[in-house]
Amino acid sequence: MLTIGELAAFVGVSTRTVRFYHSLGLLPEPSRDASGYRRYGAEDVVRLSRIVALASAGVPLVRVGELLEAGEQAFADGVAEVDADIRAEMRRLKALRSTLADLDSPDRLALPRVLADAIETIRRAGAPGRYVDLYRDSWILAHALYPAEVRRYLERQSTSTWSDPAYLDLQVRMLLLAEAPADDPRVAQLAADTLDWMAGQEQEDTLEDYGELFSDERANRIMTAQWIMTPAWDRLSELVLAGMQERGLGPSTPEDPDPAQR
Amino acid sequence: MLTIGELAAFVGVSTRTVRFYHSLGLLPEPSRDASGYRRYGAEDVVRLSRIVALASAGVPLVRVGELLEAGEQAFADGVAEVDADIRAEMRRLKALRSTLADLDSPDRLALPRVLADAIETIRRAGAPGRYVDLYRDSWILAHALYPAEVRRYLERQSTSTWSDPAYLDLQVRMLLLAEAPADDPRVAQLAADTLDWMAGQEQEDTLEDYGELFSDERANRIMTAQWIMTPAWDRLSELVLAGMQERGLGPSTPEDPDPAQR
DNA sequence: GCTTGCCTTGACGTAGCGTCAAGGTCGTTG
DNA sequence: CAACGACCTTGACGCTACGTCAAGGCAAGC
Repeated sequence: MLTIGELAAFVGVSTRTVRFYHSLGLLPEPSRDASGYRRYGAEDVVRLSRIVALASAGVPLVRVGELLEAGEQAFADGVAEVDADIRAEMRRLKALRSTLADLDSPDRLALPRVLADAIETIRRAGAPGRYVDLYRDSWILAHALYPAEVRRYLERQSTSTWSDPAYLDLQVRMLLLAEAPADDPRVAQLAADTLDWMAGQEQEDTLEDYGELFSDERANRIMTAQWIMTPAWDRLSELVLAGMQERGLGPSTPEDPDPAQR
Repeated sequence: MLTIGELAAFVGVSTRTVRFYHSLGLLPEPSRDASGYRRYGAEDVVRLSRIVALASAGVPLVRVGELLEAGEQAFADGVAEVDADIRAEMRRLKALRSTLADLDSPDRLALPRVLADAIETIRRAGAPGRYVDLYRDSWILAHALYPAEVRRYLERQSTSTWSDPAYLDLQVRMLLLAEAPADDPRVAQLAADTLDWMAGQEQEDTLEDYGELFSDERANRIMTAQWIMTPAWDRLSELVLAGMQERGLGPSTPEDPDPAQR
């Protein structure tokens, strides 16, 4: 017969744990020897092994008790359920590992992949870091508030826009003009190129989607609270808006049409 | 800017959790709006996402705080460590699944596979269940007390003995004689066959190993406390012992030589 | 005989939140 | 404009599954 320490060591738990299971009624109190020590038999080894296996699978102890008292069929069903939970947990851990791999990158951590990739490209193309950060932050807030909408928006145009080098180049040039004066000749040039790019786009609902997404009053406050307007961008915005109306492009709403300029 | 509920929903935790992280200093208290509500920015989204990822990987929150305050290199090292822990956890879960599969079988749960298989064979061959159970229980106790020794003993002779159909057949016949009278002719026959089988064995250290394993005083008390001697087995034991000395077989110690007869 | 280690019961401590309680506020709806 | 439900605030207590002393008795080896 085994002492509590020998039993505990064999199944890989502490003596405190065994006594705790006694107090819960999970494991019956065994008989005592002359000096009052608990003495365990093979049956206890088996029962404790079962408890420990289930507990280490994360099954709440109350549930473990239920399972051990249940009939053969109910027990088997319960164990099958536990097994399914473990498989789910393994999938969760697998997904978690890929999240951990992105833990040092704020973009990948809080944004859909398409956007994170686009922002990284923009950053690497030489756009000023401080403004790229602000740009990213506004997207993070938008995504946090309207995950479904942002995702839907991105899905519809991921290939046409956010991975289009031409579009990303326009963004970079815009960000580079952050601290330029409003009458910098590059502003006018960028406005013209932006309009050209828009004209080349097949689907004009791109802009409408954007308008729909940010027609919300609160969303606008969020974006503008993060985003800073500079003289050059104000001018750029004016020029693009004017050009669009001239060419009959863009949304019918009076919303600011160019994502690049929020 | 986000309210606490919006923030919590986005990263997939409760508002209570966010406030708890504030109280631990993991996430800085953000500024409040006019009515005293907390308002969160993109930075908070990123930081909370990091905390939640690490916490859901099982990292203690104190350690999470250390990691977030640490330098880039220390952070990367810490995350790598966490990743290794996750891989270890996945291996643990995989092993646990196979344990769960054996949860309904006391033998496989508490005994090395070789023994469990042998006992199952013996049981299926028609040995009386009650005595097979006692037989198994004594092995479980022995294994619980001396896991390393039992394992070593089994490794040395697993192929030669415990998977030898002839040996297992002797065990079955022995168990079938549990309630037979001492002068049952099958007892003498079994003794003779047992001696023949022993003579056919190449390595006689099989028996010596067994003697070594159970030369311990306490071990003997354990085995005999579980195991019940019947008239037929007493007689069988006598016959085999006498035969062995006659043929000069077995261990030199005065130990009971046949595992089947404990 | 003395030390070292295991056993006994009992009580308090811990992590990571969940869950009221008792209010104030926001946004929509009648 | 009043009311309603859904949010926000702080505070405090509860929960699970044990860990960790505390204070003492017993066992086994030198």
